[in-house]
Amino acid sequence: MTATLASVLIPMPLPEPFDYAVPEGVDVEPGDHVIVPLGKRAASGVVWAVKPDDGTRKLKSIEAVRGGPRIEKPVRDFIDWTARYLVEPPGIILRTVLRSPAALKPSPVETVYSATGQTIARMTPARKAVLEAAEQGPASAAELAKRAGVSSSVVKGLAEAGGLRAREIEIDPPFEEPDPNRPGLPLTDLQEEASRTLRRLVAAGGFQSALIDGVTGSGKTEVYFEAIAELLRREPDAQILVLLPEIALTQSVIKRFKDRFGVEPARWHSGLSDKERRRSWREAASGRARIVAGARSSIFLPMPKLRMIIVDEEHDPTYKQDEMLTYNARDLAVARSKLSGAIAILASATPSMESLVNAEAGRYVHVSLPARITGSVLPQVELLDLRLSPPEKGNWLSEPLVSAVNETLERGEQALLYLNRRGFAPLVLCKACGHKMKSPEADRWLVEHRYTGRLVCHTTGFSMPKPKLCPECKAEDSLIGVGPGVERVVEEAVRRFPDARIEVFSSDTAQSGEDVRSLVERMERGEIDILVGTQIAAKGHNFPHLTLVGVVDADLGLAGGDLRAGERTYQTLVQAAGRAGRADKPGRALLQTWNPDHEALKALEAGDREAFLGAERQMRELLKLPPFGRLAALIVSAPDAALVDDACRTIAAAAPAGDGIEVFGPAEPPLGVVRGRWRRRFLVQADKTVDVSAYMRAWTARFKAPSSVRVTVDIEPYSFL
DNA sequence: AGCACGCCGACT
DNA sequence: GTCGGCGTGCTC
Repeated sequence: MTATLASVLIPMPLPEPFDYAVPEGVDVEPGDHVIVPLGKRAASGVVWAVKPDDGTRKLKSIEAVRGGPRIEKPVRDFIDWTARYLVEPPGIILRTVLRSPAALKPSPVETVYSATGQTIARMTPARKAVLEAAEQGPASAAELAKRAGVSSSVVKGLAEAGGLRAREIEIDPPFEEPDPNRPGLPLTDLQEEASRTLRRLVAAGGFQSALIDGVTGSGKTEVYFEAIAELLRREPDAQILVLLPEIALTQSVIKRFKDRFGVEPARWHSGLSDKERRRSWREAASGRARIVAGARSSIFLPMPKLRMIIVDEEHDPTYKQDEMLTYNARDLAVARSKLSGAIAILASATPSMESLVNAEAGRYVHVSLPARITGSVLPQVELLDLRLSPPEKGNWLSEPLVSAVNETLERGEQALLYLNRRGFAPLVLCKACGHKMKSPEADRWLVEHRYTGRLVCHTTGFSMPKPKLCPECKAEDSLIGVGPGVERVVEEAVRRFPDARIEVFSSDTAQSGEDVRSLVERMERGEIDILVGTQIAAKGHNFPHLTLVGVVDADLGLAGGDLRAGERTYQTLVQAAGRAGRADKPGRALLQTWNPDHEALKALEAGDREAFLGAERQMRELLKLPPFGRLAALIVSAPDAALVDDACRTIAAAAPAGDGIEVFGPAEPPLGVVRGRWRRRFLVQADKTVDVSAYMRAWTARFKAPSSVRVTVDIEPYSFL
């Protein structure tokens, strides 16, 4: 009898799986959930490997094997790969995979009663009523009693007398099976051609990546629905993961799934209740849920039969998570597809440079969808030169924009005023002495928020009531807000369009995912005439009555140091403009600008994506930026400035030399102080062929920071200046 | 992540 | 004289 040991990965920041003896008579396989002793306590973990025990080390034994869906090989491989890629201990990745309250406990049950049809010796009116109520279907004792208008003791008594049968059912029922053969919406020739390409990929089987590059409204969703349908026809127990930006997980998107497949998909996002979360996780992990639609964190759901991952709006910056664990769900999706032998489909109207270059190089199958469906054309984009028609003093909407909004309202259609700036005014200064109100802990202006009457630092979160006196010259009531934020645009809109129903969207007014979803749904139902908003504009919603988009300040973001700013501005404006005129109504997008000669704006007006991309590409190539080079950041933070600077000296000295690798920094990042912690950032810029994760692992292994100093690695950071 | 060990301040 | 602060290190 050869003894065996099991390597067990524990969902904690330990450097590697720990080895345990497998007790005789116990049978474990990789992927099983086990309880193991760890120090003085017991910990739950997952068997990572089983191998012969040569007995050279005295090992503790596995305490118990517990239930729960086995973590299959492709998922374990994904955890290992992700840990190496993100430079994190594998246990941290396992922890995010397992994160669901009560994920591993058996599903709770409920007792329901149904009629047996037996004749009951003592039939009373109350018992008769209960039996009649039971004809409507099995229900809990409380529910039956309520239907019959009696107390639940009657139900219990009747069950004992043999008139009702008790049965335990799982409270978390499986999701219904989607039907791939329901007719979808009729496809245009272009959609048909695109979906044929994807169906061929499905038929070929195995890992493949594709980029659906289609203008807003071109019907990308219907095209990937056909790919899902084809997969389910060929492989009825395959699982499909659809990643959507959190904000897009609205009822209308879910309804499109329901229309096509007859059932709603399982859902996964931050707004789920504990019960919904438990159900979705279990059904996904057990392999029963066929289609899961989720936000970025759903890339970590341990779906055992995953055959396809779709990343809708793949360019969306919200796929990049920066808290807790730093990752880009889009990049992980492609890696995971490869490890699962699945198909990765990225879709966007404004694909990222990374994806476009991958498509060009033949690594992704490039599926183009140039035209809009339902005959509506792309909105006409016009630049409003503010030098020619400046808004009146104290106003931010120019005359041409105001008349366009009025015309839209007269037709009973909706308008969107887009300004990506929270608050009332981005700067508060003293009109007596010129003093600018600044954040005490960062070199940032304080933003006036009129709804709360406070001045807020958007970087550190510092806030104070708006003072009556200027702190510099003590002049009274001299502090005035300068420049527009959404709150000020709302104020102006209310004044200019007194009869319109106006709503504001920003992260200050819509705090939760639920708030956002409800706002989007009211917009869809036409209960809002003018939406004044920040981000919501640039996401893939289908607002059929929205025909005018006014971009209050198209110059925002063109300036500034972020090297991705150009791309992001272009994407945002294309997406915002693309909101206008779906369905059968033509749309208009008006962009207010002081720089109508700027390249990105000219490209937008001309509808010339190639011109914009060409310039952007050249810049990235020249500077060896992604995807023509690789980036990584090392972020060091500590509770005080001296401590960070001290640690940075040690860390800088530990940086290994490497061919094709340059290390810059430490520099103070844009968010220099966050929640009382001082931050510094190193930037690593490497040739495309360099394994930056390996470099970062080597670097972080070469120094030991004190416990008060936190060091995190960000692979392919999004903002890095 | 937990949990223990360990070495310096204010207390029944 | 002890109780307890949380910095450091370890867990197969």
